[in-house]
Amino acid sequence: MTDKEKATEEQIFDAASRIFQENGFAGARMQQIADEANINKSMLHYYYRSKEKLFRAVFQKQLVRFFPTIFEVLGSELNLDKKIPLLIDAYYNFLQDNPTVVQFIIQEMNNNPDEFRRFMEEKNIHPPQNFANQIHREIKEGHMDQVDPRQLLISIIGLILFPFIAQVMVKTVFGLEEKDYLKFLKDRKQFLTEFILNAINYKKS
Amino acid sequence: MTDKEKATEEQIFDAASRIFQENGFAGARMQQIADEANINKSMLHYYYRSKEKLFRAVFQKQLVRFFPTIFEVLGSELNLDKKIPLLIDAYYNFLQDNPTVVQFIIQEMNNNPDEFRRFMEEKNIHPPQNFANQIHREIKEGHMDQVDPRQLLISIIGLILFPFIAQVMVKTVFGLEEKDYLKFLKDRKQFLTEFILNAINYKKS
DNA sequence: AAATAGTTTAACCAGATGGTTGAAATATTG
DNA sequence: CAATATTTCAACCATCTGGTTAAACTATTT
Repeated sequence: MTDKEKATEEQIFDAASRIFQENGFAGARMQQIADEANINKSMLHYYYRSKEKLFRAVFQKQLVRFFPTIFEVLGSELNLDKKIPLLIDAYYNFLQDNPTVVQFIIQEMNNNPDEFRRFMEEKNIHPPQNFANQIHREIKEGHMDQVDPRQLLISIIGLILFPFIAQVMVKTVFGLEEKDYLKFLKDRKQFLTEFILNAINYKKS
Repeated sequence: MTDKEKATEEQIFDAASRIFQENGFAGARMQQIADEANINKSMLHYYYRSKEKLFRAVFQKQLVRFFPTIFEVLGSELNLDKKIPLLIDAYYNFLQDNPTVVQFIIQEMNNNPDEFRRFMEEKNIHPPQNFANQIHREIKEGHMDQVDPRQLLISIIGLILFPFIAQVMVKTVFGLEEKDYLKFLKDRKQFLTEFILNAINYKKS
């Protein structure tokens, strides 16, 4: 009964994803995960030998969902005025469905810098050199001001991610209910493209 | 012996700050804090009745150091082209001395949204309405494009904080050693003002 | 200097936590 | 369908964790 098997293992994995994301590694309890998955605690150890291994499985899966996407779009051949809205769109769609995943990744990335490093090496995920080249090309072609591609990259990603990372701050400081916050995010999609392209003085070719 | 008393209590508080910032609430151990402070574990309970109360003391102190500063500068009467470099400067100075504090605040803010809300109410810290007014004024005066002040605010803060929040990501993706990372931060101070003022098409008055 | 109050410590405790075990239930195979 | 392998479970265990206690030590007051 491979179906049932998969079901159980998946159930555990999904439950673990939720619990780890909510509480981080240290805050999560194995019993809590078992309850969430509606199974006995020893099943966790049967399928994933330890808390750490279960956590790693979850963490890696999220990393895989998170980084390749960003770098794929970033490395594409589109000009910036096309690429940026695409990137924003891709990320907002993903993040609105997984609003806690950024916090989780960043938190655990900082707690396990070495594992993150290993992950990036193993999966052969490189900083998109294409992106830097493209920026230099577009600068030469007179589309935009001279900027350090790394500074630009971090700025773009920061602008996209920050409202998700600081969700509680945004809501609290502006006094937003959930639906107001969602509206804020939706508005931001429009806002960001213009903001970024202006910032580098981008001229359409 | 009030000096010694204060010394012990302070020692505990400082040790707790370090340990909580490194490990978060759930990841921190009372014994670890006691060791870090070079005192017996029961002293922790003598001065601060429980882990939670000790944590709250630390968390609140960091919130007090963090938010009023930002809002003070934001609420000042300077025009944006003066205010933004000032804000960046104030924050970079603070953050470079306390590089883990942002992660800590954001993480625990998300874990205890209610406590954060209570804090903002108790300390009477409001979203700087001045800031919104100022933006609207400067728009009317033709200094800059039409933008939503809230989007702008979140963008500015995000641009400043993100490299600290995602420290490990920045270092790993760009392959930076500590000193390269510090250089990156230093460069960013210069980069950001121009980036932001361009983004809103700011014209000096 | 005796009495009082405040500070520090070692030893201890109950409950929680990650993890184990061995047997029962279920599915797979010959 | 009997033998074998896999899956599930309740009960259990060693360790760790936050927290307590009672006694020793130190400082302050009278």
